[in-house]
Amino acid sequence: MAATIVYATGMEPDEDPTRSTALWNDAWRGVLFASARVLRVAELDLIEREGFPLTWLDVMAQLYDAPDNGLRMQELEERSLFTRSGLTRLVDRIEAAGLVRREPVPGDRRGVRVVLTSEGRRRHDEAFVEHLRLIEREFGRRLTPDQHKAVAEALASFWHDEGSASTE
Amino acid sequence: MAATIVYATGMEPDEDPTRSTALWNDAWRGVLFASARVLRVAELDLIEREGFPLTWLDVMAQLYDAPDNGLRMQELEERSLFTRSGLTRLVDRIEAAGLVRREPVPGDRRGVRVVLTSEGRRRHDEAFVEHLRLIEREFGRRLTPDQHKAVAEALASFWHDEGSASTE
DNA sequence: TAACAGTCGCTGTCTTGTCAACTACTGTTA
DNA sequence: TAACAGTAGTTGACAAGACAGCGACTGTTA
Repeated sequence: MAATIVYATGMEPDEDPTRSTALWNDAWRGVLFASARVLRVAELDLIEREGFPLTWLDVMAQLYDAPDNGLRMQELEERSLFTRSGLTRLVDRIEAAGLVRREPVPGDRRGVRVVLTSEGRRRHDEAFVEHLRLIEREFGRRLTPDQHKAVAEALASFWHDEGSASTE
Repeated sequence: MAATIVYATGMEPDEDPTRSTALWNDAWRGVLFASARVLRVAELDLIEREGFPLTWLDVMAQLYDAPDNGLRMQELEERSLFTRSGLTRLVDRIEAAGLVRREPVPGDRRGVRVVLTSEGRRRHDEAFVEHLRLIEREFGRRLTPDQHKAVAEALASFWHDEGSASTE
């Protein structure tokens, strides 16, 4: 969450013809800005309200959705955009805050199972509800039902077919 | 570029009714995934091809678009999502690579003007063309013209009205 | 023209994440 | 059952930003 605006300068459409005036330009710019803007607000809101960043909520939500509220590090890695070592550190912090706990995996002494504590579940519920409310306010309300439908359909392929994006 | 999936778990629509089954859910998920996916690919591609990250291209593109290819630190800050100190360091690195140069501002000895070097302009042009090509391949081609139009219209407000997002 | 609040950019220090290398364990092969 | 390639997770060293506070300069006020 830092830069990556590039095309999204303050320029008006067709201002500089050597710049991307392409068909997709405005759509891409919209996607870029919408996600950056909403995420930035969501991050600030969560930190202010709960005292932890979106990355924590992300991990906790993954655990919440998992059977018995637990996952192995490896599974957590697959479900997130973190590297293994990044996750180790992230889980360290959440664990230090008491929202998550590491347990041995029965039958595989190499493994670690990360489990949501009861306090973790409580904080998750609280945070998640508020978070959804915020996304609704910052994103949901700004589009009409028809627009939601159109955007959802147009962009569905980005989360449906896992690997197809970077073919070639 | 790390986490923030949360709702975007591998769950099917309506799988868990306590989870956001709201109207905006799929649209937001699409926006989130599209930007994360495309940006990740773009970052890797740029580093492999040019040896520098998107943040550099971002700064260089801002300078490219500016009069005489130069901007003050302050102006650069306004046009990006960086903090002042973050920019100082970022410009340090780009300058060390010879793509950008710091100059005094005539008439204000506090100020610094950051200018694209000729090498910087050359690398920018090269990188930018390839970057656009990539965005087209990873994003542009995956939508029909009608879909581009619909997405662009639905999300236009996120980059049009600067401050209105978090009015609450 | 002296005082002083405001602006400009940089620096010290901390946080967060990555990469590469490491230890511990597993399961297959001989 | 010894050897050994593969897997799980952690650790050390480093990169990149954020924040708070600094020194240098500006421009207005008295």
